[in-house]
Amino acid sequence: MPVLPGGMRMTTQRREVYEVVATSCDHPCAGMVFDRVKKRAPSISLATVYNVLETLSRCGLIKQINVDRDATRYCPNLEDHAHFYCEACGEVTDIYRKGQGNIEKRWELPDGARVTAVDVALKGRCPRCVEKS
Amino acid sequence: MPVLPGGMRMTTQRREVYEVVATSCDHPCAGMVFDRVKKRAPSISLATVYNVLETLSRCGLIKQINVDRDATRYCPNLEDHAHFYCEACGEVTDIYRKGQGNIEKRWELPDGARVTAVDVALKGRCPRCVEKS
DNA sequence: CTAGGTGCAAAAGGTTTGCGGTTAA
DNA sequence: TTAACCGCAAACCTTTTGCACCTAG
Repeated sequence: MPVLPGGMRMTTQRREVYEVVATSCDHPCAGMVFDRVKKRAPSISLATVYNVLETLSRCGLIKQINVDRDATRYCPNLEDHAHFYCEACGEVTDIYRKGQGNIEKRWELPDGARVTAVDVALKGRCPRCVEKS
Repeated sequence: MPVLPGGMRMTTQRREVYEVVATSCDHPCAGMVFDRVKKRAPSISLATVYNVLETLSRCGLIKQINVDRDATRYCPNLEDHAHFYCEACGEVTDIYRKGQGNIEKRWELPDGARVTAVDVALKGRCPRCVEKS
């Protein structure tokens, strides 16, 4: 696990939560992380999982993904990317940009605005769900 | 107010809620819509406001805006656009793309995926809040 | 007349918080 | 040693739902 900013303690709970998110390829939500961590650290509480996920996000070790009103999901991929969300099965896939250039340069922003983050989510049906229908 | 799909009734509540969203330039959330509608139709309930906002969204008369976990906000602008969200004051501004072309064509999608919607949100500080700091 | 809509209150679902006890450094 | 952290339960906030009453068409 990467290092935490100075002053912040490394704890079993933080290590285990990070480990679960880092090794999950399905962008789990807090409840799913809780279920998985419990197998290795049965005494952990859901509140702690929420707190740790928030902490890890603020430290930049993981990212939060919000799609509509669904439960927040967590992503260990720190590269610049976006997400494709299947509205049929709920699967979230990391997607990358073709070509280069700042996304925010392609939008007419209010004069003087400062951009600090860009959230892009494409929604639709994943190949499996397209197949089924 | 535009027409509702066949079979759907026009009611005072639906008309008033639509009117409020259509004439609001600040992308109000359900609670704000409720407060504003109450001035003209004091007996309306918050649950009805939620139900009507959902109905109008499903009919394509308004759009829902979700930024992180904040309360859903509503937008009467049906043109193809995105939103700029000021993390300091919470203001949401409609923004438009420079140039043309499908956004989804610029991403490496899973093979066979079908895209039905694209959500883009830029976050940062609006000109007023940049000025202050 | 009657299917669909509304108002109310209660519940759901996700997330945060207060507090007393625990632990990493 | 002690400030930071954890577990628990309770609170919070937004949104949804069940049900009796109402009303547009």
